[in-house]
Amino acid sequence: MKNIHMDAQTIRQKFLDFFRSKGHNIIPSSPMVIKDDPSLMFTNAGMNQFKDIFLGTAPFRHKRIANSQKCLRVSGKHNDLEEVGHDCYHHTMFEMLGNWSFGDYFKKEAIGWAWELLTDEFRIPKDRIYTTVFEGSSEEGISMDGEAFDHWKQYLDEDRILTGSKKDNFWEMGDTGPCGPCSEIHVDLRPDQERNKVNGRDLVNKGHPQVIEIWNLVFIQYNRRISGELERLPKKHVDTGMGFERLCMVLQQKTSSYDTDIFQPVIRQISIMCDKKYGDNEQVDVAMRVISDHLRAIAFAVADGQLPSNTRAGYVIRRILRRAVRYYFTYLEQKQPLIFKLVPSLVASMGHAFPELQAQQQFIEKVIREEELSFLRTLESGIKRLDQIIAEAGRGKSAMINGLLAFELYDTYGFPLDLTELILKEHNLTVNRSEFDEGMKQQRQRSKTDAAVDTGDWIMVNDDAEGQQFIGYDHTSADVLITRYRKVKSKEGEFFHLVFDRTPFYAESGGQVGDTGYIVRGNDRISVINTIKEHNLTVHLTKKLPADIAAQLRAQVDVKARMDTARNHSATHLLHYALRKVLGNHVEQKGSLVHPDYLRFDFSHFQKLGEDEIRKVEILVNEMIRNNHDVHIREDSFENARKAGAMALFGEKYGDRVRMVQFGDSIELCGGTHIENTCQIGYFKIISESSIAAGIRRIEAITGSGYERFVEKQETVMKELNLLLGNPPDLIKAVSNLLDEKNQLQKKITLHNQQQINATKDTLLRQVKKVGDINLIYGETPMLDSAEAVKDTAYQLRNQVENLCLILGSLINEKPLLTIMIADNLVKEKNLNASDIVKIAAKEIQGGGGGQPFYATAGGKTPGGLSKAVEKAVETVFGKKV
RNA sequence: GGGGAAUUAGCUCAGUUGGCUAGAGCGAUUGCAUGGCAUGCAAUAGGUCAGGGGUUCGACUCCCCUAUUCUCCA
Repeated sequence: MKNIHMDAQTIRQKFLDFFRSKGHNIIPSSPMVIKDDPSLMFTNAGMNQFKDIFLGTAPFRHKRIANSQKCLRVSGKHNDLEEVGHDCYHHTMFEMLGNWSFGDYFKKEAIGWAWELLTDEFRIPKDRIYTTVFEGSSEEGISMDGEAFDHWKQYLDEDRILTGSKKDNFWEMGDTGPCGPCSEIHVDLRPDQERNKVNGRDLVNKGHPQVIEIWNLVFIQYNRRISGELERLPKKHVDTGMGFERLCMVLQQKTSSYDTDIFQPVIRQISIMCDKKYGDNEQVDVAMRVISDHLRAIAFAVADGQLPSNTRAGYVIRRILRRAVRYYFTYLEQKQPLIFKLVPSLVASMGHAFPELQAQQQFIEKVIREEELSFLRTLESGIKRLDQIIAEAGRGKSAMINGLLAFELYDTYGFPLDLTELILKEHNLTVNRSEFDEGMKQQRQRSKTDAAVDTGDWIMVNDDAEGQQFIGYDHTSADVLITRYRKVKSKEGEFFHLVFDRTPFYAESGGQVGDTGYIVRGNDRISVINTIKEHNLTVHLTKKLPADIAAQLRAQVDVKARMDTARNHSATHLLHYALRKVLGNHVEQKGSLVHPDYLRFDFSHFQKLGEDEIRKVEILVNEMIRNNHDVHIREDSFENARKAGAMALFGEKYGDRVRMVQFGDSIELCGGTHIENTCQIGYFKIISESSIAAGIRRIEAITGSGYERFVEKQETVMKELNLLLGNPPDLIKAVSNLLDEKNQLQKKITLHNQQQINATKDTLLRQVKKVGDINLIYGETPMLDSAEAVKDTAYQLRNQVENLCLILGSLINEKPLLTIMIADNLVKEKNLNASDIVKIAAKEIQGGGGGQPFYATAGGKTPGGLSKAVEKAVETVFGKKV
């Protein structure tokens, strides 16, 4: 097939230009990491950022939109992770080109434009294109999508239009939500010779690597309810997605997306670094593909603010990186961090389309390098543990290792199973897979049952035709109507989610915690425990429902908490500004928590802040507070806000209209609630500075009444200390004197104890009784007051007296203690056992004990029996009274 | 959110069913050997066994709580 060669950059641009010419608005990709949707961690399809529009919980500003969206498919319904690298077209991170219609054009235009773009603009030969339409489903009560079929018929022969089942041609977002039939476009890339042998029609959707789907046109016309039934949507939408990497592969006439100019520069660099050629050895090729793919996923995730961690989204990123490390570790024989060195190459090829990569290049490299190092360490300790297991197996002469051991290695030490198997193979060993799987199954079961959340259907109450309105910037209480509610059961208990027609409650977002407060009608008062945002809806959490669900209620925000939160939020802006002033403009916000009691701010910076830097930041912030800056809040276009110098955050989703919050020179885009003038913050104090990951520092600080409580606490400590020490003129000196004194006394006690021991030893040495060749010492130790001292005495005598048999009765804290020490040679020659003897003698003090053959102790309850116990021990040793 | 593990000398780690009053290697200090160095030999210092409770005659070891870190599942 012949067409003009285009590089990736041009292809992307042509797509966008084409749809712009068809009246579409071109918008930027939304972040890959998702923040306000509990059912999804990453953007896994182009339509994610429009989900709220499809669900009807957000308004739309444009009827036609097109963009290139960065996506990640690594978990949940779409999980391609394990495929990546082994074939030539699966990817974790990929770009999805898409055009959308919101209640505007439908099947006719969507199909017509797709055909025009592919055949006119991109010059894909028409005889290589096949399309599919939904065949219908009796189970759902839907007939075949004849509409789509008829439109296609205008462009291709009927035998090139196939019908497909629910699996391939009915698209659903999740278990519930908007859905509808879809129509796929497939391209046959095989050489003519093969095309003549087998009809391409028979290979569509059959997993053939060169007959591939490149574009899916989804016609959203239904909503799936929890009950499973479909309801027709009042407004129909178009949602299309074309895999950018696959499109490039087609247009550049490659048989693998890894051969396109998207991946080749990186693969060439890996090849140079490892001194191995791409294309010579399948395992090496797989490894290089894995690394070049995963590099993109990780770099983009980090650029969007998602750091590798051990929970949720961060954990997924960590696992992707580890998979890459694991491949170069084994197949490219590299034992040093490598992926971070590829970042410049990635930035060179994608930085212009995604400026967030370029701006944070150094930071991304640092984070990746640290992660690589940490996993290489994990591998090292895992190999150590595995060596032990191999050694034990060698003794057992079994060729199969217990699967639970391999599971332990995986579960506890993070050591991958395939690597375990590979290393074992070198020792002619295998793993019992079914045992391993069993361990895995149990682990899954445990997690699932504990994390189960049961979310009910929304129940609509009052008609919310007006949509929901947030009035919390200006009001802290309002009369509201409940528009919908549902019940949610989880391990923590049963909650209700309430949505109002308008609300003064601020939902958790942008790091600021949700408002608390109550709703009330007459005597019916219900606490609002928290407020969260879900699909653009403000959801109020309560423990019960109002008696009259449809009636008007008074909603009241906890004003004290709201004001304290506002103080901390405004202070966060000042802190951000001050950090950039003091440390430099490389400081980027990486996370933030604004709580009524304190604030937490994470930011990129490569070293610990010095005492002087912290002071400088505090001084700067407090100066701004005292300068009485009024807050200026206004809405403007994103474009204008940037021009005005507002700081926007990477990984944050901004609409066309943004809210600018300004205090003096600090301007940020922010939807949070703020105080009116900086002086309301009162005072700002940093209470801790720490590191949370490579290249990221965390500052915790307090303001206003939080600072009052802090000072109060410090004062109380000082007062009480002074009181305890009798108001000394110099508190520090007083404490240090006290410590010195304590040390001296400690030394004196040690010395005194040693003297007591020596004195005891002297007394006992005078009482040595020769019984045969045994030097018997027995008696009591009135001078010793600790078990430790008795032990010392016994051990010292052991070194001084040969053929020793020592039997001591002591009174420690009014409790009797019996000690027996027997010389090593006597233990052997005379078959004496201190442990046995002490057990017999301890009966006299109603106690028990034991120890080793040469040394044993016993404690008891009756001090009166001590002397009898000593005698009993002597009798036991010699079989008679001595 | 749930499970598993780790925390012992400056560093890397041993430490047996609870008991030989806590060990090794590297590093540090000192001395010796050598013309000097690489180095070798010897000695010494260095420990709240993460912190707090409990069980026991006796806890680095067993149990509970807390902190930090690692790891797996969701």
